[in-house]
Formats: sequence, structure tokens, C-alpha cells
Amino acid sequence: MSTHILDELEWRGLIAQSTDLDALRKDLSADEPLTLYCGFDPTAPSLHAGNLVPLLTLRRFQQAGARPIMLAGGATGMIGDPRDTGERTLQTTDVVAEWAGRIRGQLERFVEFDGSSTGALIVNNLDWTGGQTVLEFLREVGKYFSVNVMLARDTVKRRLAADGMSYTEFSYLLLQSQDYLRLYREHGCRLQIGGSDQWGNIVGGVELVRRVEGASVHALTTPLVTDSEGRKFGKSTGGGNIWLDPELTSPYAWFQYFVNVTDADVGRYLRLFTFLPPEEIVELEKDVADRPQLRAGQRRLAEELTTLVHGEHQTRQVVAASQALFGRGELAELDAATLDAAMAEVPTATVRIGERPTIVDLLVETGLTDSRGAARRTVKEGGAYVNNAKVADEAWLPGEADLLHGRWLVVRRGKRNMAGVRVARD
RNA sequence: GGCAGGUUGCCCGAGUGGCCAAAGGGAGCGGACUGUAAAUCCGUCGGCUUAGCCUACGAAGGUUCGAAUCCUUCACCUGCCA
Repeated sequence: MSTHILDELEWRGLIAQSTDLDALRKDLSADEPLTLYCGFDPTAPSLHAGNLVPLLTLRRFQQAGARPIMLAGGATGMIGDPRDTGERTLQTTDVVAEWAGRIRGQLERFVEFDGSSTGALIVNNLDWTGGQTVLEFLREVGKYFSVNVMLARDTVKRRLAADGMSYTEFSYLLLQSQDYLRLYREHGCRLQIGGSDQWGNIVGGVELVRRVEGASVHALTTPLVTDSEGRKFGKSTGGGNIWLDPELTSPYAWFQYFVNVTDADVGRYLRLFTFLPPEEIVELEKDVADRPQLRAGQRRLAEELTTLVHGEHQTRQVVAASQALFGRGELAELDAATLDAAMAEVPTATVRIGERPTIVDLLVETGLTDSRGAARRTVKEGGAYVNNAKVADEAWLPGEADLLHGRWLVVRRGKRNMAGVRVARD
């Protein structure tokens, strides 16, 4: 007898807001599997770490015997959900279509498509809005929305108080609401989940279904994950998003992001992002509290998430690379195969020894610094290392003795930014 | 269509002719301390062939020995009026 899905979500801290949970609980225990959906708008070429929260929740529901529908927002992505910072720039339809395709491919990896009664479906809302005329939309959807109510929404209020917003973005709510209505009609979908910033949009759909179909459907949001500093989760230290696409964020960088999670956040993240059983999570939390320096929670979190997103094979590679680079042993003592494997996971550059590359060149070539000025600054500040030895002279040149296995230099900026330099003899 | 105000570096924001690569804050980055943590302290924070030069204050042009600062036109934003 396992814990009820809603109780588990509650325990994990995955429920931010919801409509009547008892009613939902009742629907979940019906004979027919409950159908639920979550939409993902193509506002970027890839999903990012933050998207994982609702996405994995969808998977949790599937494992608990519900049927998930993943919606790629090919239509809503062309309009743009209003956000506090101001009007979005419209992407061209080609770009949106390409991003929607990529995101669809990523979504598919997280749920099972086995054609059973709980087998996942994937849809694109452009399929039903693309051919719809403005008149149809205004008569069939727009008529059910009160502008008075729409104006009272927080985001709208904030935007009106600031720089205002376009009619296009103002309409976003109607489009997403219509999705829920469509999915209710076609697939009997009775639950929509999403990030807590989607609450208004989701409830819009709930209301629409009630008005048009007289049916009572459910809404549930997951919290917007922030770190203990209140910063939005999934921003790399450099400020950029960390992406699911390995071309945008390498599996090594992904792993490192989670290994570096603050003690104060590990437990919460383990609950939100992993499928580890509660007992194990509690155990890890205790371990972090007792022996923080071991970072057992962080390691486990990073391993779980890397496996989830990039697979077990990749996880083994990045764990090995991280051990080699951050381990207590000397880099010079690593055997050639281990070093080569580690170098395959971090950014690398190739230089010719004959061109006499200085430490500044190495930092720039590997991308560890953005400019030569920044590279010089790093050296001056004492943050440049080659093979774990500090390099304090801007003019430093690698010598034959520095080459690991005759071909590698391990360059580091600061404490944990590693890169490899492959040295070619001309 | 009219009138008024606005557009500054990653973000916020000061700057109304030279002392401005541009105050201040935040973020970021490096160091010390540690545990690839947090907090704290220190330093740094446009680019380059770095005692110099180049590019930059919405865009283009102009005045001037000299402009982020003055003038003209354009674009966009906000508010009020029609």
C-alpha cells in the first residue's frame, strides 16, 4: 500500500495552489485513469531546469496511474504569456515552430508512450488554433471572459501600472483557457498542472470549462522554485539558464550545477526533483546536516538529475570526470585514459606549442574568460591555475614538463571552472 | 493629430558642455576563510598591441577646440487632451 499521489506531492512540497483537493482525490480514484495536462511554451530553443518541476510532476502522476498529456505551445508561444518585466518581443513563426519541435522532442523522454490507458499523449495547440478565425475565437471563447476580471489579475495590474501591455499579450489567457476546453472535450482531461505563475491561466481554463460545458475540472500548480536567496532556480552562476539540451548546457556543467547546490537547498531539491523514496531523502537530509563537508546530498541530487536528463552512461562519465578533476589526487598521476575521458567532458581548446601561447591565451582560448583583459585580471587576482598550480605571471608559457601525458594542460579559473587544452606540436 | 515627459553600461539608477569609460546600488567575477557550501571581509567589473588607443550613454546628422550633456530630424515608450 503506497502513499497516495496527492499526499506524496504534498510531502515533496510540489503543491503550491490547487482547486478542491478532495474532489481531485475522488476523481483520481475513479475506475478510469484521470487525464491531466501541462503546457510548455517554446519561448527558447530548449527547456530549462525550472521546467523540470511540472514536467516531472506529470511523470509522477503517470506512475500513479493517470494519463498525461504534454502540450507543446506552438500557438501560445507565438503570443507570449505576459510577464512582469514588460512586453515580449515576438519571435518569427519559423523560429517558434522550430523551438516547439525541439521542446516536443525533449518532453517525450520523460513519460511513457505505451498506448495503454495511461499512455502519454503529446499535442500542439497550434493544431486547433492555427485554422481558427478571429470571429470564431471571439464568439466561442472571448464571449466567456470578463475584461473586469482579467484586469484584476496581478500581472496585468503590474503591467498597467508600469509600461502597459499589448492587446496581444492581454489575450494570452483566452488562448490557454481554450486549450483546456479542447482537451476536456477531446480527451476528457480534468486536471491541468503548471508552475505557480500559471495559476491565473489555469483557472481561466477551469472557468471556461465550467461555463461552456458545465463541468467541474481541477487545477494544481507547482511552486516556482527559488534558491534560499530567493533567486529563480536554474540560473547558472554566470546568470544564464541551465538547459536540458546538452548542446546548450553540457552534461558536465549540468552535473556541476547540482553538485554546487547550497546546503540549505539540497533537501528541498531532492524532494522536488528526484524520484528517490522519502525515507532515502530523509536519510540524505540528515547526512547533509551531520556531515555537510561530504556533500552526499548534492552528489546524489546531481547524479539523479543527470541520469534523468542525460542517461546513466553520461552520468558515469561526468562523475568520473568530476572525480578526476576535483579529487584529492594529483592530476599528473591520472592515467591517460582517465584524463582523456575527463577532458572530453569539459570545454577544451587546442593550441600549438610553437605559437608560444601564454596563460592569457589559454584562458581566452578555452573560453574560461571572455576577453584578454578579463584573463589578465584573473591572473592578477590570483585566480589562474594550470594543472592545479597557481600561475601568477601573465607571460607564463607552458613547458614540456607541464604537459600531462605529453598533450594536456588542465586550465582552471577560480575554484571550479575547468577546461582542457590539447597541445599540438607543429 | 496636439501637448508634456522619457530612452544611460548585465539590471536599477545618477549625471544638463571639458575633472566621464560615466556616481551609487544590485548581480557577476577573483582572493581570504571553508566543504566544489553559506555568511563575512578584501579586490574587481567595456575592448585592445593597456602610462596610450578604440568603441560606448535610442538612431542619424549638426554646433563646438571639446557633447551622455546644446540644436535638428527620425524611432520607440509613458501620460494628458482630441
